[in-house]
Amino acid sequence: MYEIIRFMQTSTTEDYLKAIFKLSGPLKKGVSTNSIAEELSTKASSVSDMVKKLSDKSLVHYIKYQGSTLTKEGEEIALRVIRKHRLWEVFLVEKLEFGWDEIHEIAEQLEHIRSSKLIDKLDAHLGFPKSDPHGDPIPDKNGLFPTIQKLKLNELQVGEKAILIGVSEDSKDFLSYLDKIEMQLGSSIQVLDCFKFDKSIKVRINNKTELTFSELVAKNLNISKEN
Amino acid sequence: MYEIIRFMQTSTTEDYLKAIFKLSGPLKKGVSTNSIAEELSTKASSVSDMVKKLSDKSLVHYIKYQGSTLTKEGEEIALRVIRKHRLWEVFLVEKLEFGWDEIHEIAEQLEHIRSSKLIDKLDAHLGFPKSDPHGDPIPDKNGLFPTIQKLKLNELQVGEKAILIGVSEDSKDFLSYLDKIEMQLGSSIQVLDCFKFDKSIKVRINNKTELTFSELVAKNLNISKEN
DNA sequence: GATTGTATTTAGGTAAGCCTAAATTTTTTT
DNA sequence: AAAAAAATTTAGGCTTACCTAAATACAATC
Repeated sequence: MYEIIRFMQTSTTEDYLKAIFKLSGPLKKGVSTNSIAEELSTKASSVSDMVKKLSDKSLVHYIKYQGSTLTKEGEEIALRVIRKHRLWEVFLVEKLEFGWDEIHEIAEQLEHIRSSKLIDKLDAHLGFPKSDPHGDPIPDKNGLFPTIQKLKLNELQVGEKAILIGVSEDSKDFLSYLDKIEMQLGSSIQVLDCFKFDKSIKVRINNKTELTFSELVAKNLNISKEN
Repeated sequence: MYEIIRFMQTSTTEDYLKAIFKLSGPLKKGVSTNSIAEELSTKASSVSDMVKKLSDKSLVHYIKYQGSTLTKEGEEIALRVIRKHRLWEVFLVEKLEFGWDEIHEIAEQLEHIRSSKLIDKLDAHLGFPKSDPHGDPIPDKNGLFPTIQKLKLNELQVGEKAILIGVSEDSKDFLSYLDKIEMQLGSSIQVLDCFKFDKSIKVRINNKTELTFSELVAKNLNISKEN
């Protein structure tokens, strides 16, 4: 019982840890108080308060005027929240047929549901997906990211083949365009040609349709190389 | 925007309204401060505080020393929460294969997720169930309870499906028999066949086990038709 | 009708997280 | 290196929802 209480976090705490994880980036740089405030739509003074408390709980390493980083324990919690968020996003799109643009806000709530059994069962129910509808990788039970290299379509060479795993831009217009050309998550894309003058690329989709993407479109398509 | 904020409730508020709804019973009797405190595992003084605030928000009708009842608006919110709770319970059992005894605590959290679109899509995904795994009816979008007709198992036709909502006989022997065959309140029962010579019936339980009930057993099982 | 016991409310306090305004530290500019 | 600007922290308050202890109202008994 003592253990359970010790590890139980408020959803605000989880939001802070997630924000710091996100802002630290892959190099785990110290995160400024202001940037956390902006990320969470709150004030710097509130963040100052809070990181001090998180520091007392050994979730954040914080030195006055020098920013914050996560401790090992803080990072573990952040990764669990991210895992939950992304699995729920998969659920919302795959099972409840939500659009990619509608899921974030709901997943922000669902990510705080506390039950490791629930999340493992959800994972199984979804077939242990490796990435969410935006193409972002889903950490496993132990907080390890699957080694999916997330690429943009414009980073592929002519001749290479890949699978659509997400989009960076999710405006209505863009999504309905994808819908029209019958591109879904999992669609295969082969690069047939690349036009240097405007960096547009010619592709074949699902081994059927051939068409041309502008650089802007290509940049918004997250793909994973087929192998 | 003003409207949205006006109708948004904290999860504590929702817990109080749900508790008062439950304790009022079908006759909508006034609910004592002490009983609310017990239901919510809190202290009477906290409840006094809170019902006063809920009264200010026109969610509860409260007169000092005379208990609390829900206003129309309060009841609407309570019914929405109950709807969400019960739909999530169905989800947990039907889709994630939780046992009926594990779901309450998780549903207590899920019931506070705010998104009417989510709950309607969940409802559709589950096939618009009329009752939860405990046999309790699920209010529809407008807060109306479906009129579930209570039947005995021996009144079903071959092919029909139902949910166990109670027993007529509750001897130790009978209950431990039910336990042994893994029948609980909320278990689903499908009638596969009926043998005229002794009126025994062959059934499938929880979409898994097949077995045969004598007429005596069937008569003691109260069920509600699934539709 | 006075007394006792129970239910309920009030009074005063706490913790979490937020806020504004003022003070302080760091960084940038001159 | 000093002054100005920006970032950060501190101080003092607010709200929600909880608590304990004390006061009050209601109900039951004699």
